[in-house]
Amino acid sequence: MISKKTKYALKALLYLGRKYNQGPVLISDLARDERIPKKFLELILLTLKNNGVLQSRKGKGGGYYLGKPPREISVGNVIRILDGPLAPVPCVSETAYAKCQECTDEQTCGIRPVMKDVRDAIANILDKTSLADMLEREEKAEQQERGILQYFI
Amino acid sequence: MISKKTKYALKALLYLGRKYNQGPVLISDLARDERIPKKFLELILLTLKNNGVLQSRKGKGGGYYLGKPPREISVGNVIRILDGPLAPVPCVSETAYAKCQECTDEQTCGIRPVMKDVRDAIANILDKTSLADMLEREEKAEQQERGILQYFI
DNA sequence: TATTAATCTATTAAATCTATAGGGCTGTAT
DNA sequence: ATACAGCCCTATAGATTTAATAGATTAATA
Repeated sequence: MISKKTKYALKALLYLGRKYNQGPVLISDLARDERIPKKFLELILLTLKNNGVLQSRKGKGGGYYLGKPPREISVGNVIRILDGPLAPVPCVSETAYAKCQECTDEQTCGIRPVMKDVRDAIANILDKTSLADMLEREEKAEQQERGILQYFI
Repeated sequence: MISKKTKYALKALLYLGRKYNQGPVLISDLARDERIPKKFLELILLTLKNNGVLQSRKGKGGGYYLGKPPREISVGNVIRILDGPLAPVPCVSETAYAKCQECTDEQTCGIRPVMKDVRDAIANILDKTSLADMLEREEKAEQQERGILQYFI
């Protein structure tokens, strides 16, 4: 399960993605509109900024905005920044390998190759899906909803 | 990341799988050989038994053993029993659906379809991989290690 | 320089995970 | 009958993670 923190981050990024190239967005506005605890959101946005996903400006007219185009922000990257490695066990992580403490012999472990497959499958999806992809899907779904609504009127 | 509990469970099952059709195994032996805290292991085995994965016999000559052939025990089932649903968000779980609390509109959520893909990819692997598969992989890896050893002698 | 809004440091509250300890009960084999 | 070994319950507790809050500081702008 992904954490609330990461879900908040993704929602915030979608929000900022919708306002891409429209200037900085206030933390307060974002927190209000997406119903995210403001102080908690502060930490999240800061972390994203420190990892190059967001940029910010202080003072009047300041706020947060995407550090790069939505197409270049991958979901995998965001999750890794906030929740850590995607791999179900540390010994198969590509970005943050570590030995499993319970493991005696990594070479002959039967669990490892399965988890490796899982990691690859997850990474394959999340690293290839961008913020832009999610925004497109949202838009399509909204159009469909409006279409259905029209149909009933 | 999967929990220590689940890793212990998988290790225990591999152990019992190696002794399949050789009679019950004592908790104490399993705990010693696989270096799992005994009381903790007790809880794990009991849970697996209550979910039909294991069977047990009391008294002298008793112990735990697989409740069905290794081929019929899937990794996915074991993980679900001990760690809960495989899905990264509750709203895409097939076995334990629940609404995401932060979510306002499931229909237009851009995060959901991505997570649905991830869930399906994970489930596809874990539900199709059995204890037997893991045992085979272990055996092959061990044979290979022995082969390399031979080569050096 | 006053205001604005992000940044930084610290702390708290709650939940979950991991593990340990003890003991009475139940069923099984000898 | 007796010893054995799992069953089941309660309780405890440390560690870690998650979620959230509070207050002081820094930087930018008008």
